[in-house]
Amino acid sequence: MENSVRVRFAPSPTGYLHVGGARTALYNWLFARHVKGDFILRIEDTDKSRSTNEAIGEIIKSLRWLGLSWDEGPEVDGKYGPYRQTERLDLYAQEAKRLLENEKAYLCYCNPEELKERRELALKEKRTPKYDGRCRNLSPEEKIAFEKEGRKAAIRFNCPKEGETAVDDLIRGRVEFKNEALDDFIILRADGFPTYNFAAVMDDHLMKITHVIRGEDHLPNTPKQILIYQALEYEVPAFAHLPMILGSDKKPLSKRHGATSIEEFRKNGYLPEAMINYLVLLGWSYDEKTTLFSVDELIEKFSIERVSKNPAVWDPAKLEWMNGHYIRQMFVEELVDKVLPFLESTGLAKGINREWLKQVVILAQERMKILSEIVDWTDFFFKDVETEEKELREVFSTPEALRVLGLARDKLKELQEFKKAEIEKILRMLCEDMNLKPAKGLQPIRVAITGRKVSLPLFESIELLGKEKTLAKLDKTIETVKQLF
RNA sequence: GGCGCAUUCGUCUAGCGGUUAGGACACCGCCCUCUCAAGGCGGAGGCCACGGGUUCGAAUCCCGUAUGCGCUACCA
Repeated sequence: MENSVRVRFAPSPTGYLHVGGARTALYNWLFARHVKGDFILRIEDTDKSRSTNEAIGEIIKSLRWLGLSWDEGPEVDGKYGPYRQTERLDLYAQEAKRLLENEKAYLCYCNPEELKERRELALKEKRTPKYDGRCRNLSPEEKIAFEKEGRKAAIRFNCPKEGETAVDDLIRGRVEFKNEALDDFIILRADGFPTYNFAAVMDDHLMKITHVIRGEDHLPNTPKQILIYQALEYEVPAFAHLPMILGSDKKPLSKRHGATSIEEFRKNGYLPEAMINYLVLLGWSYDEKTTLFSVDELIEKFSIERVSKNPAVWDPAKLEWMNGHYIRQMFVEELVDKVLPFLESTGLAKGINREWLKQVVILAQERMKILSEIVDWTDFFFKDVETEEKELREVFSTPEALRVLGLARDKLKELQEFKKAEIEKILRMLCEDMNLKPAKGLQPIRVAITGRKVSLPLFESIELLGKEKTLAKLDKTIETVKQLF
């Protein structure tokens, strides 16, 4: 298809994929899938000092985990590659040269230190810091003199000094910028590496990108880029600038606000479905009431027109709730698979029986918000959980409590059918005999079995634990409590 | 400092000239119940940032102000 939509996600590989980047990728991906266009992944690694191969690997891993597949890019290829900017250096140099010849750009021999000095001076004198254009009209002699000094030239874009440049943003509408406020910014560094505004324009053009969907932080860059498009006589794509994601203090989201990378969320037991669903709602809505969407529904329903203009505050609680929702919705077999690595990583659940585990997972499923919580819910099956002394004293503050344990031990020992129904029957009867409400009478048993006041359903847990371990735990707790009082 | 963007319950948001300003998370209460969840029902929570206009009528349109954020790099 010749005129079909092509969008891209273009991260710079300086670290893990953050939730903000993930959302940008998601919106691009949904937009592309919705119209059956192409989604391209491009690596913007022109900052040598900050880019790493590890980061590229991490970003790819996170995108794959989220299920955001790309049609062209690293590990996929396509006919507009390479998809890594450091492998496209000659392309940038070639077009920069063309701009030079057309006098749309010029060589600048000022070095970074000098520029920094002048900028700081301007700031100190309350002037607008801006390149003074001193290299704009250098004579050949002056250039030779600079070269003799050993100076390397960068290439600056010769910005129009009057008129204005308008961005027709799909989300924000028309935004106008006065050209006089623009700087003659550098497009090619002295070392031959392009800068962002130049490389992005060239690649978007060469890769036939039709819609540039990116963070709002790029909105002020857009007039500069449009000017480059025009200077190079490229067709200008459509733009859409997404609102920022902030922390609860309205500051840019950072470590202080908790987990921010997709990888962290994966490790902590979040599901990709939940991440996608939560992320999509951070700046987009379908109607006045729907909050839960499957990926297929999103592909069907997503539209740029309904993206919000406002920055959004990251809310971990809502993500957790949503993750719990998707856990509850899962088939048990699948949940067992997902939960197994978390149990194995504790080293407690070696050689675990899958059918048995399935029964346990059924009990835990509606109680888990994140996968890693499986460990706290089920650890008592694998070891004796030490109960805090304070809690022991509280639960066993009356003599009946200890008597309940003794009786429960005796009754359970005699039980032939160690099944939930039988267990429940005799324990309830026990409570009744002692004139205790079940809520009260079962609590000491719960603590003895699970080590906690809050646990999975007791009778099922006892059955799954088995007679031997159950009796052992009861005995142990009886001893502990006796010593305590 | 200059330029730009934004401003509806604590949070995410619906709303696109006339609504009792709707939903979700979180919070509170009740029901269910062996604890905790889940689920069901209900509640509290918004003078729609502020001030001016326009209009019979403004959360919705316009202009200011304030606040927040972004850009202002040989970062992206």
